[in-house]
Amino acid sequence: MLAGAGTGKTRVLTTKLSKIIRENYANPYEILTVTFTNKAASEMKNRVESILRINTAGWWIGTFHSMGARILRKNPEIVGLKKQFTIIDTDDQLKLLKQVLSFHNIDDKRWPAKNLSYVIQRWKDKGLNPDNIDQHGSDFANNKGAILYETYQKRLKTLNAADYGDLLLQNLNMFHIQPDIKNYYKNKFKFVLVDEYQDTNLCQYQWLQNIVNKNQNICVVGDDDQSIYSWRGAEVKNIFKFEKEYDKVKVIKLEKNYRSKANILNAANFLISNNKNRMGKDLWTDDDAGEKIEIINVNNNEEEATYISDKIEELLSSGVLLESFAILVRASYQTRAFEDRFIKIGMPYKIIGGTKFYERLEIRDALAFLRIVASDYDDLAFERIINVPKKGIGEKTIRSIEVFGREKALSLIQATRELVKINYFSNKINNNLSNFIKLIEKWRNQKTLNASELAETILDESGYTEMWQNDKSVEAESRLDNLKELINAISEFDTIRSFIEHIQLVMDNELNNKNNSVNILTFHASKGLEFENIFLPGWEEEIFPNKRALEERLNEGLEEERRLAYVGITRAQKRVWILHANSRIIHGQWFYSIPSRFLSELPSDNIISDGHTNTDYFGNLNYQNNFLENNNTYTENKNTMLKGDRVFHQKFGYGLIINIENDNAEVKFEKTSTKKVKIDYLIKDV
DNA sequence: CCAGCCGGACTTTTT
DNA sequence: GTCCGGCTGG
Repeated sequence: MLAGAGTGKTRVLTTKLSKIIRENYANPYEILTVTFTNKAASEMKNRVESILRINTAGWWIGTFHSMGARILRKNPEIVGLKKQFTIIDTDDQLKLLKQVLSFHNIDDKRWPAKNLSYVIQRWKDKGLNPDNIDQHGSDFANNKGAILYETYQKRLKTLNAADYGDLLLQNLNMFHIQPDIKNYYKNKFKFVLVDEYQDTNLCQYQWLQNIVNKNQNICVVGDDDQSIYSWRGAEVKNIFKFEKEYDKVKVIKLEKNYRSKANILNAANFLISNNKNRMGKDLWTDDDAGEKIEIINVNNNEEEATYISDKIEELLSSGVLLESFAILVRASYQTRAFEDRFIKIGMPYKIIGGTKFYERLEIRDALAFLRIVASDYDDLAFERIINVPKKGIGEKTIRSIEVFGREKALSLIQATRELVKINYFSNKINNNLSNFIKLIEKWRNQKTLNASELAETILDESGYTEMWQNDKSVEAESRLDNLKELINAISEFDTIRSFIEHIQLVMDNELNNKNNSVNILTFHASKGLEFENIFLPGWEEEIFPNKRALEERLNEGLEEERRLAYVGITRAQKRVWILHANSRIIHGQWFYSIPSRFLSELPSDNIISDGHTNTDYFGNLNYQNNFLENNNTYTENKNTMLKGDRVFHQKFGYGLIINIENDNAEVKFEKTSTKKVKIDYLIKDV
């Protein structure tokens, strides 16, 4: 099903699912429904529950990852994991990779762990194991990528852990090693339903291939124009491949939009038609034209925030609700200016998808305590909290535990136990370690407390709660609140173990539900959501389209940025304001900006501008061709600029370059004074 | 061992 | 503007 924005695809999926059950084509346990986010999955469940009026607990509705985890948990030994394996998050993954790098004597300054994690994740996205990587394809640290990947996987195995990518990749391995298991699921699932199909990566594609039965009852819903996740391995071509992969494929296009006013929809259609690489689809609506999209030019990012808050206040007084507003930004650092402004004027707001609850320092610490109680093998958790609160156990002590552990093939906590027995360390350290081990033992063996009481006890007896109580900093109080919130969350579970398993997959911040506030979110986070009124600030070259996206993938990058613009505009039901500033502070530095090329791609019939926006730049001087289409990079463009050149700048007009340093040129403009501007914004006058 | 200081990096982000 | 990692001196 090719379903455009706002055409009701979730509704189609849930209705189909309900129909299958209601008309007895299959029972609930014979249907697999996969989504990408927990949010989408729970939305799906809620809707089905309200249609059928039955509880969906235990059904196979969930994210790719949670379904993968569920399958993997049944037979982890096939891929070398024990039951109760832990799922590690990005932070732990990074720590592990750093260890791997230092093990192979690779300088992590030159070859950062972060880059390696990216490389490995892309391999996993493609369904590749270490032995599938050809030596020359492992373009990391002089072709050491494959060997590093292999070490990393071995480490994961000894830690009895899987990263997110493994949840699916190990399923593929499992299916390969024991086809019986694959066939079990093939027979089990009579229907497979997939949401947001354009976001699937190769691994997920193959996973589906393995699971779909001979009747090929698979229904996928997607929109190529909303594919915005290529940077994490999504491949739109999976849509095209689908038609070849399965026989008797029926393609259904949903093109009637039920969300947006005609002006908004037309603008979005027009903009996206600039993309060459698309299947082509034209959304229509029988709704009225509505207001035109307003293009607003402001001086700087502070004025941008002020303009938006003023506009919101103005509309509030005419009865529009706070939660009907959303501000969509390209990058998360842009949210700051709005937060500052909203705090200043006391306007309630919420950031959707900001720092996640479970990523906070105090929560990760607390979880490490719980993890070490739940597992004797969780070295990462052990390392994290062995010296929290501070008890004089540093680098050196941990290293010697590690060395001993490696020799005897023991986990850190097991090694510590042995070393404490023989009084290996100084008295002070020995006592501290031994006390900690005894505490863990005590927590593990207790029989009377329920999960949340136990968690509370652990945090108290370990001294962790006290540590924050004694902390006089501003954050300490909110950290304590968060810890209480965590205990509260645990009370819904029977055991610490089941809680840990749950949160490893659901890292969402469910606490951020407050209504009656303005929504601030990134374009990416906005997918699947809708709002009456939408502000789109920061439509300036380099911010949007994002500079690095273009540098990395040239035209493909540009098209994905354009799809982001499309997603952003189509979130709106009634009104859209697009803003661009002449200059702004980014990372503490002032930059002059020129309007985004996307502004010049909006149809003039559907927009209204304050007259200060000059997008001629792109039309007249063919700016895009200048540094994109002939495979010219920014760097090459820079080289063509020399001292003494006569140049044109979109904002300041003509001038002469009097000095060049790095990315900036000092230009004596004819109409104004001498200014420093970015070379990328200059066009040579020829 | 640890607190405090400084220098560099910083797109998007789900699981 | 802010966070994180590395270095240094007590």
